[in-house]
Amino acid sequence: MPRNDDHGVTPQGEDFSAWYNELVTKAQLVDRGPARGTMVIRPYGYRVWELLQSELDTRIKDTGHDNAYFPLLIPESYLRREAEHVEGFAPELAVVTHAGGKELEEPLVIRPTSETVIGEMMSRWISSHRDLPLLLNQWANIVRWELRPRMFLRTTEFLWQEGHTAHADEAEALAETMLALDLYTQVARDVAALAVVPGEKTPGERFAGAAQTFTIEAMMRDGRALQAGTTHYMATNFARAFGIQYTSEAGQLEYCHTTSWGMSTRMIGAIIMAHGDDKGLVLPPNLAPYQVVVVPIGRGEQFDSVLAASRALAADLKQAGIRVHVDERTQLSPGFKFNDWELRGAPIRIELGPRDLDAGTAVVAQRLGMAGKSTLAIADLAATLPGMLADYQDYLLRRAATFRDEHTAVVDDWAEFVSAVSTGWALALHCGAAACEDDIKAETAATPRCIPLDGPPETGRCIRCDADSAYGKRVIFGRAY
RNA sequence: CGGGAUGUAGCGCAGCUUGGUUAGCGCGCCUGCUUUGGGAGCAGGAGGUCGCGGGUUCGAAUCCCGCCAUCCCGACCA
Repeated sequence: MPRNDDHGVTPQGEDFSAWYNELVTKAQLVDRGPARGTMVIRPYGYRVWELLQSELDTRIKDTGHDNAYFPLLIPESYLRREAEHVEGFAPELAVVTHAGGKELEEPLVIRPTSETVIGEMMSRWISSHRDLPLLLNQWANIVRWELRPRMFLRTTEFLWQEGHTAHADEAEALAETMLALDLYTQVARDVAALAVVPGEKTPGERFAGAAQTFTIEAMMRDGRALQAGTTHYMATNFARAFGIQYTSEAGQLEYCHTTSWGMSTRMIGAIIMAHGDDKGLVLPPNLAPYQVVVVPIGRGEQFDSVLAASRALAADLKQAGIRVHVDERTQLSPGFKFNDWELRGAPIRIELGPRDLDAGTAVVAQRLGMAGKSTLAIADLAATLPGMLADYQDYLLRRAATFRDEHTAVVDDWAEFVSAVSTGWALALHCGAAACEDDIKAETAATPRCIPLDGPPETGRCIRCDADSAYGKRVIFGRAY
C-alpha cells in the first residue's frame, strides 16, 4: 500500500514491491496509462531510455547492423507458420479484427515480436550467398497481453530493439548470437553498471521457436533475478517457415540460419531494482538524465547572485561534457530539493549558497559511496567532476558485483539450495529434465536462470533428483521477475 | 484464470455498520506576505456527476441487485 505521507517511499525491506511501485511514479519516470497494463514514460524516464538506446544503437551499428522499420500489424496467418512460435505467443496476442468500419477478412495481430514479418521480407531479399549475412535491427514498440503487468518489467506495450540476422551456416549464425550477447553484456556492465551473468537458457526457458537462447541475468536488491536481454539462434526453423533460402557458391539451394535478439525498456526496471535504495533511485552516471544537479541557496538579492553563479557553473560543466541541471524552483526549500534529487537518483548534487560564493567554493554531495559532503573550489569543478562521475560509475558496478556474489551460493544439497534461492541465487548441478525443473519451481519458486558461459566444467548428481548432471557445469537457479 | 482487496478532489484517505441540512481531512495546487545550508510558516482561495447502471425510500456516498475498472499475491512472459 502506498504511504499516505507524501515524502519518500516504503523501505525496501518492508515491501520491495511497494517500494518499486511508489518509486517509479514518485521519481517521475512513468505514470499509469489509461488502458490496462500500459505505461506513460515521462520525460525523466524517457531520457534514461534515450541514453541507453543511444549507447546500444552505436554498438549495433559499429558491428555492421543496419536499422530498418517493419510494420506494427502482421497478418495472423504469419504467426502460424512456425509451430512453436505461434504456440508460445498465441495466448498473449492482441488482434485487430475490425478496421475501416468493417470486419477484416484476415485478422491482423499487433506484433508481439517481428520474426515473422522480417522472415517474410528476408525471403524476398535473399537469393544468393552474396546477399549474406543480412544484418538488421529495428527499434519498435510491441504488444504482449501479459497476465500480470508491472511498470517497465512487463507492460502491455513496451519499447525495445530487435536484431534479426540471416547467415549462410550455423557457425556464422551462432557467432552472431554470441556477438549480440556480448553487446548486451557490455552495455549492461559499462553503461547500466549491472553485474550481469551471460549464459545459456535451459531448453525449458528457450524462446518460442529458437534452437538455443542466451541471456544476461542481473540480480535485483531483493535477491531475485531479472533477464535483461536475450539472444536466440533459430537454426533453420524460421528460414523453413518463411522460405529464406539462398543459392550457395556450389549452386545448391540452402536454408539460411537466422538469429534474433532483443533488449527492452525492462532494462530500466533492472537499473531501478539493482541500484536503488530506501532514499529512492540510484542512477548510474552514464544513464542519468542529470549527472549533476545544482541547488542554489539564498534569499532576496543574495539568491539572485547565487543563481547567476549557478548558471555560470552549469555552463562550465556543460562545456566539460556533463549533463547538468540547475534546480531553479523558488518555492521549494533547499532541504526539499536535496531529498527530491536523492529520490530521483541524481549522481552528484552541488549546493551553492552565499557562504560558498564568498569562499569561492561549493558543497558537493554524491548520491552514494561518499561519506558526508565535501567542499571544493568552484573553479576546479569542471576539471574534477568528470573523474568523480567515472569513479562513481565504477563504484556502482563493483557494488552490484559484490552484492551478487554475496547473495550467490554454490550448493550441493537440497536444504542449502532452498535456503540460497530464498535470498539470492544458487549455483547447482542439475539433470536437465524439464519435469525436474518444474518440480523445483513448484517447491521453491526458483527456475534455472542460465548456464553461465564461464562456469568451470563440473559433473555430478542433480541437486533435486540425484540423476546424472547435464550441461557439464553448474546452473544458476533463482526466483525471477 | 485462481486467491485477496479497492473504487469518494491531482495524490493519499475518513465518512458507509445505524440512510437525513452545505460530503470532510492531510498533502498538492492558486493568491498574498514572511521564509530558504536537510522535506518552511501564516492568512485567504479554487477544486467533487461519491466507478457505471438499476432498485428500495419522502430522502442514498451510505441499504439491495447487476455491471465495469483497477491494484496486490500466484500460474504465463522481455
